[in-house]
Amino acid sequence: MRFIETIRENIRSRLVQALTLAKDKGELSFSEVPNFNIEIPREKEHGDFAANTAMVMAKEARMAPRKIAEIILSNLDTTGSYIAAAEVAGAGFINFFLNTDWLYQVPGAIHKMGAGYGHVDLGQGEKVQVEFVSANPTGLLHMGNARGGAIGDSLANLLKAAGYQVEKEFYINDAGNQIILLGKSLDARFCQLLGIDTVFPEDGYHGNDITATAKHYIDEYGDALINKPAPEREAELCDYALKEKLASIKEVMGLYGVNFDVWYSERTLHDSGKVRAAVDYLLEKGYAYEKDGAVLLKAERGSDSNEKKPEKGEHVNLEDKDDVLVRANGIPTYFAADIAYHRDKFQRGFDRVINIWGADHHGHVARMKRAVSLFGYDPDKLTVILMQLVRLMRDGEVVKMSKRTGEYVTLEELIDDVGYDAARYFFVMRNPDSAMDFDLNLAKSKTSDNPVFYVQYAHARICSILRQAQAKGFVLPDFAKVDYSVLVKAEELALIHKLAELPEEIASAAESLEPHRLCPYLHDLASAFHSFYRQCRVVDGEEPLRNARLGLAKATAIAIANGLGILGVNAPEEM
RNA sequence: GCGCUCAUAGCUCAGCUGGAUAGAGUGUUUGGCUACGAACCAAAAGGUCGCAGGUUCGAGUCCUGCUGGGCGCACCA
Repeated sequence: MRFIETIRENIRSRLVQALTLAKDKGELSFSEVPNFNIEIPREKEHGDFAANTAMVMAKEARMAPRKIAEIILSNLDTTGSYIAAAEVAGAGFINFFLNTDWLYQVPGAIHKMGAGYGHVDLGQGEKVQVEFVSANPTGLLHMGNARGGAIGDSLANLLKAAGYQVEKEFYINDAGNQIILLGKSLDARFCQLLGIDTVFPEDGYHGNDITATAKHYIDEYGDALINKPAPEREAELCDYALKEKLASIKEVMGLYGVNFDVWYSERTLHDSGKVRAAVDYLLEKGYAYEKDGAVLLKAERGSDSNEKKPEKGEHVNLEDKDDVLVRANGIPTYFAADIAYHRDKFQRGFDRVINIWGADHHGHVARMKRAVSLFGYDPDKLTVILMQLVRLMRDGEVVKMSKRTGEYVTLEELIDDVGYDAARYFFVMRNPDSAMDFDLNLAKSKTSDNPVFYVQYAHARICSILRQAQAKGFVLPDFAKVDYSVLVKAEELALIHKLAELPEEIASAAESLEPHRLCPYLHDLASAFHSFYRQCRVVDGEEPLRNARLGLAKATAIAIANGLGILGVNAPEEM
């Protein structure tokens, strides 16, 4: 039930009606009804809604906006609507003031819908895939994964609430050079643990977790593997590590409240021939060509050769460069696998594919979209949300994080330090576009500065109030059927109004793929409740008012729980 | 050098497709618990929205240039 949207559309159609009437009477001249906005003004004195109709048509109508607004108003029929007054204001706005009748349906409706309140049908069952985290199984989960996990999971929840059919996917990078390197690193640790002096690979993974994995293997299978040739040892250890790493990633993601629907292995892309098939397709279509045994994807501008191999660090314009799909040694690149992966996503029937990537991959976006279009899919159906990197701060200094050096704070440690709810809320509340600093000292201090507590506190308070009411022997009525029109104080009406906005907040956040927009809303909602609570006695008082206020409080708890639920944050009954 | 991105209160950040007097939190100052949870409420102070142009009825928001951060430019992933 979109209360506000319904009223907005009602006002819109009445305005259009007024315009047409004015045109028929010859008071206004225009060819087509203009595209105008009806927005909710920031200032209360400007009414509940404001239309810019007169301003946008001033030029064509060759008339002052205020004059046009006057004409529209004189033709406006407000009978049978919630409109109590309408007036011309400012540069030519038409401001609408509603009577409060519409508010009284809201709390009852919320009780009727319960956990479904706030949900809208924007997506109409459209199939969407959200792929996120997709952390390399060569190390532990870090802050970047934490940010991606919070954003991705909330986005998936948000889209579900907005009527989309959503699948959450984790892409397992279990192939390629890094996996070979993982094997070498493991083998070196394995040998070292068995007392054999071994040189650790220069670019190897230095993390303690790699040593731990090697040790686990020895604990489980002994040292027999040492007699096998190195490549065999590396492969065996690598398989073992992948299994262990993946189990650990799943476990920590679970602790973080993120449960993926699909874990998609890069290896299966290669083994099933999908990578080869994608490359062959591009060759057949003439989008790619062979050179010295390698396969290259032609650059967008159509250059068909790469005479000069760019050296590392040399500055090359990406658009002019042909991308390598298969190396001269016959091994496909990450890019080729990723192309095949995205082709596969669309072949699986998703109407829309959303990826959440770290900003360090932004150079990859344009060519991936192009690749999608080469396979005949609409590149606009692929959306890549880039999130800027997380900088970890300790004692005012940046903590360098690197899998290479093995020095980083893990997601698991973070959850231990700051708690599940704070971690989730902290990461999702920020716009992905901006780089964020995560202050470890602040996080570890466990102060209640975190805004998530403010919202949760409101929920816990309401639960407490309801417990109080029952303890005092009041029988709670069916809140869906209570008469809420006894609520007339400003704080009560403001709270109901805020409650009515939830569906719009979900709709607009889903439309722009920005779950973080729910955070300021939830804060405002909690604030409206706290003000109401300060001003109005809830539990005592006379029967009709008491039930209405209890129902209003409970409706607020429902809305908060639904909103927090989308963000993956708990709504505690006590805290 | 080319490209992406960011710049809003002392600090951390919102600001929805351009709308009227730019908002929260935190910090500072000041009031409020012998009534339902003070992890709360009420109020004050705090701004040339990085700089300069442009587009129009109207710009924090769109365009151009500049300054300053972050990131990317491999037969790595």
